[in-house]
Amino acid sequence: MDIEDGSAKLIDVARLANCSPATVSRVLNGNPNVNEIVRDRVVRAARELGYVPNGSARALRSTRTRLVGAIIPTLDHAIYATMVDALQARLSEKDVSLIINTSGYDIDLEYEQARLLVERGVESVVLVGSTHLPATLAMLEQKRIDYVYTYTSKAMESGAAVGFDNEKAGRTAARYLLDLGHAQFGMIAGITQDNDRAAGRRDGFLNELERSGIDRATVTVVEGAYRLDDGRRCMQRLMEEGTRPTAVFCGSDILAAGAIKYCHAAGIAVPGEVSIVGFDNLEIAELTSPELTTLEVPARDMGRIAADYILASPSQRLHLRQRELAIRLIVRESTAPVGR
Amino acid sequence: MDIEDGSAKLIDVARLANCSPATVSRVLNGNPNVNEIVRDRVVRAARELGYVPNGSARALRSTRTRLVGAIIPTLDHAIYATMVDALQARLSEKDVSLIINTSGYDIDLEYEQARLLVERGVESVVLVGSTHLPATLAMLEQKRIDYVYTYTSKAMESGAAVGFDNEKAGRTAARYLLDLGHAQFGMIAGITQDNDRAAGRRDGFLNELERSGIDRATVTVVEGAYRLDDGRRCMQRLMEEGTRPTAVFCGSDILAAGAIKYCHAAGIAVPGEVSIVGFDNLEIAELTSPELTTLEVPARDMGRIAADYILASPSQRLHLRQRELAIRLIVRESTAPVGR
DNA sequence: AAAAGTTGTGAAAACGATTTCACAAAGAGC
DNA sequence: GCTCTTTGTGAAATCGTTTTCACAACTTTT
Repeated sequence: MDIEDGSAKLIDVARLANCSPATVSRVLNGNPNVNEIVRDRVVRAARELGYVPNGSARALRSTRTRLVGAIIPTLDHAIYATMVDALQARLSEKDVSLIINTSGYDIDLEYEQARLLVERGVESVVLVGSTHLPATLAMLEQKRIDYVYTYTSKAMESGAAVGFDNEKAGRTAARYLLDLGHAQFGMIAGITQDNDRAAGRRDGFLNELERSGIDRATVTVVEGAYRLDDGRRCMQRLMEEGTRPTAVFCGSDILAAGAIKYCHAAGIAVPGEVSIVGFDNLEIAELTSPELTTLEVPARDMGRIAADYILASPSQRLHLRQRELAIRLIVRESTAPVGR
Repeated sequence: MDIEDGSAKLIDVARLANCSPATVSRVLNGNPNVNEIVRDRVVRAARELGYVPNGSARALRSTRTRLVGAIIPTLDHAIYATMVDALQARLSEKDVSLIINTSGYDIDLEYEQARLLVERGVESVVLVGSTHLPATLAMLEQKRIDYVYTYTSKAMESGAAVGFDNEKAGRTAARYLLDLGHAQFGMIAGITQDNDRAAGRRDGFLNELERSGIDRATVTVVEGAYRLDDGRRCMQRLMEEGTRPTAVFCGSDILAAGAIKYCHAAGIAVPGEVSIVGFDNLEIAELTSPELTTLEVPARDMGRIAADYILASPSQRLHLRQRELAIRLIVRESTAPVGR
């Protein structure tokens, strides 16, 4: 019976299988140079004892933890939760475990969490965006832990990146609205402090408008947290202050959904009086009325591809260091030609 | 400078601080019996070398990993992502790291993941629901790893539970709809196989109806995965087969949102012709038109309280072993008295 | 002033695996 | 039949901490 008191150790398996600990280790690690008969005895003994290796001992001796860390802003936003879901799923296929930490968009907290991850011996770290404390990256580099940026495709000296170009995405939104004939714009951006993605989208949007002769000063930009009521509040400000925009680009579907709700409550027709474009293409984009036109962020792909990079051998990695994924515009019902 | 090649080890700190490794260890672990002057030298030396302890070695010797595992069905559903977010936030306040695994509602896969977690040396495991392979629980018990059930409050011999009574929640939905005068019911349940929560809600709903004289045979129950289009599809079946229900209870807000979308497309008035009740009170419940009446699941509280249990000392735990949280009915616009 | 605690410290063992090295036995090449 | 690999195995060292034990130097009690 395996009602052992202290859990069985490798040496117990060795004893039962009548061989040395070294041999047991070899069997457990798939070393081919073990006689089949012995191998079988070991496997049987391990099963009988309900043996589970001690990961700490293994990690200590072999210097391989098969542990990966991820530091994301929050899991409360589907765009990150989905990425992590895909990341974890892929990693666990190869028996790599994922430690996850949320920073709440705070890069100082992120540093502390990175430190803890280093202490735990993670072999790679997945980060979101490219805004980080220099100390964070320095620490990772000093400990030879490689890291992957996600949600950004910005080039960098070290580390890998799998994501998309936020600036280009912002330009795409602008281009689309310009092509619909709009000339009066507003934007509800995410909080841009310490957030390169939110800032990139805003800048891309404004740059493209400017390139088409729209005076930057005429486009009001307000910032809100990624919450429904912030979207509502921000939309109210946009519609009540100065000249009303006929097209509004939101840095997130959540903000856009809030904006639509505000319009609904205030009796402003969408897209009749104002067109609204979101960002992310979350499930909620299909639930608003009208359904939301938005830019699709490949969250699941990012997670999977980041995992592939992490699992790749050093030589394979060279090809994978930078991966820009496409952003697709999903046209639904919340946008229309101006003054239709 | 700390451009050390191999990372500094505890013994290097000891050398630099001119003391023994034992003393360094004492300082690092806050042992009070260390002279202040020496303590200071150690702290300074550690900082200078950029010393980060080796968690594996520490764990191996001390038999404490400060690691917790969670196995949840998916992160792609806000109800779980939010719980994990709260769980992680609370754990990390105490420098406890969380390894997360998704099982995709597959209890065999869950077993494999539990095994890996045991190997990693997690000190506690957070599970969802009460349906698990006996082998999974046996393994955890044998290794003296305590576990916490979430999303359920069912009593069990061992382990703790923080959650709510799904059966009672189902009865609450039934009661509410009965009180509105409805007499013809339908239900869109989640997949009930290996899912005690989905089954519990369904059973509670049916039991309460029966108690009020509704023949079980007259209420059609269809099952769908927690996806918008399954909600749509299920609602269609409900409305096209046999006698139409005037009230439908959905096992999840996602299913309910899909159901509402179907009605919208099919020209069925909600709540005019059919009342719809959801479950979870996700953010999307405010986005449907009409807004969704639903039962609020305290996802965030569950995560936080589960963490509190895990962080509690064995003596404190006794009081915390079973915690039933309240389920609130949130009345919005998708329900109305029958034949209003 | 002797006995009985405190404090502060270091030497060495221990945690449970993997890895290196050595070596025997068996098969291959001449 | 004799060397040269190849194959299979075990003894012992090792990974980087924490912990136990011993002990010296002071305090406090009696």
